[in-house]
Amino acid sequence: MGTVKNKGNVREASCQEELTAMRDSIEILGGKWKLLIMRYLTNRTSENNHFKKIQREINGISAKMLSKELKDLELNLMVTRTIQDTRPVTIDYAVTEYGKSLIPVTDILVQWGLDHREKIKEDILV
Amino acid sequence: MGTVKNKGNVREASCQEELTAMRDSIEILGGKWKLLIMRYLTNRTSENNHFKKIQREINGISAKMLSKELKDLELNLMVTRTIQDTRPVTIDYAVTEYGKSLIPVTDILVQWGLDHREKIKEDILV
DNA sequence: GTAACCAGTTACCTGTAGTTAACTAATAGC
DNA sequence: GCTATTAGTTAACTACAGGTAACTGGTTAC
Repeated sequence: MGTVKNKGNVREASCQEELTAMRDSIEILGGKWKLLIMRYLTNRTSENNHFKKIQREINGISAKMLSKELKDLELNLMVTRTIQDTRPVTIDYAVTEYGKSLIPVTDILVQWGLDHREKIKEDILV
Repeated sequence: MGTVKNKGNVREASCQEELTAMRDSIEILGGKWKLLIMRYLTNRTSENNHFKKIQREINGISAKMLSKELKDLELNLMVTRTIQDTRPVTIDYAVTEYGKSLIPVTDILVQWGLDHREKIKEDILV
């Protein structure tokens, strides 16, 4: 970006780019709920996922937050919102093709969470 | 866990476990700075990383936040803190062996951030 | 003695993420 | 008419993440 300091070398430059990329990710995916919602929806692609069902199964999320997060995710083209012709009306939320790009992300966070819990157990025993 | 509802099947149960694991990850790694710090330190394992240097190179972080986040990371056994015998005294921060378990996590967040930026560009052009 | 470097700490403040609870509006069943 | 379901919205609040700026305490160099 523009002028480069003399002491800047390739590794430093690429490091800054990496950090910038990660800032982007954190900004878009950060917070308590977005990745949980995305994970839930990708685990349920074969089913109809309507609002109340999602709220019931993602423990602790309020209607307000779910509504807000789903809007954000829709704006970022991660999920689609479709009105179902049922009575009472239900709204189906589904992961988009682009939303599936988050599968590796949530995969690794799930795995890290599981591993971390194991690690804590071991630390206590030893 | 304990009692399992009748309608609960294996997929649903494992989904809840996945979500719990991801909640753990988000709780420990969440926020604006922790993963950035970890990424920075893993990219600089061959060098001495003292406080001011980290603050200079992670753009925008305040001394207060850096201090707090480093403490948290140390408590979670992700980084070590060693006093260097220099004048003036410097404190070296380094990623632990366990802290390296975050490399795949930050790798994928860096990659997703880069890809997302590309995707946005394409969307604008089309 | 004063300016500059290091590694923080402290106090004060703000913005926003997130919570709770009440409410709208539509439909269906009893 | 009453209750229950759906999908949210709105208001009022809280708590904490994070920002800003001044300050400590030690060392070196001029």
